[in-house]
Amino acid sequence: MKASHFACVYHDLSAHYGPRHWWPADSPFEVMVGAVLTQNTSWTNVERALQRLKGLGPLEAAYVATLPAAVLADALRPAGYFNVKTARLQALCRWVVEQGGMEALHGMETSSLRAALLSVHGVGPETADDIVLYAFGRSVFVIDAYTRRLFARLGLVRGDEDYEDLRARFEQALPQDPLLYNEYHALIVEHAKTTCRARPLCAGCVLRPQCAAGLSGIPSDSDGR
DNA sequence: TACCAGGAGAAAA
DNA sequence: TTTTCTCATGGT
Repeated sequence: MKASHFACVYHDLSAHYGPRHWWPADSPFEVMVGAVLTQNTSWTNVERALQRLKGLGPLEAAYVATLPAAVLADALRPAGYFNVKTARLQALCRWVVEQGGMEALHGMETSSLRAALLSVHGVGPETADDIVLYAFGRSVFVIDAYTRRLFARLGLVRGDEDYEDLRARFEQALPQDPLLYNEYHALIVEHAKTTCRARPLCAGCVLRPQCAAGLSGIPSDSDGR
């Protein structure tokens, strides 16, 4: 796979949707909470849970860590899997407190931060990378179901690759730029959410012959299901 | 009514 | 080591 494929898809998505300014959160800690709550869940349900959680008190790790499980679970109910997510969010909050708070985490080197996050109960590769990229602004590319689906339909990946393998392929093909990774992933998510199909690939794109053969642009997220 | 959605951990094979 | 199961709400 050529690096130009990745750049081309990015430019086309960017030209079509414009800047996304992601992730929707008021603080790095809110990004962390959202990353856990959005596991296998649509964002609209996560927003409801976040509002209920904010209604309980300050959205800070030290505070959320003190909430009784039953209270936390009730707040998280709209996001689904509320018992599972209660345990995961509690584990994450306690870990943040143990590390010395968000300021201490900001001082950690990227690979150490990522490895530490992965050691927290309920934080897998995608959740860790959401946090590392969107809460801490580090250049780590997030591989989610949307990314696999879109790039598999473009024929650029199989889609069933190991998470770390796929992440390495994106990071090797793109400049190490957290703002680019932020925008790119946000654009992929936006593309997945929209029903618009008018997405011609840019002039000179190496994918154009493939597009002419049937793709006629970046495939809709709902294509092929 | 049935199916699906931005995952992760535990249990089973 | 790999595969399967479980967790749960809300939208279509």
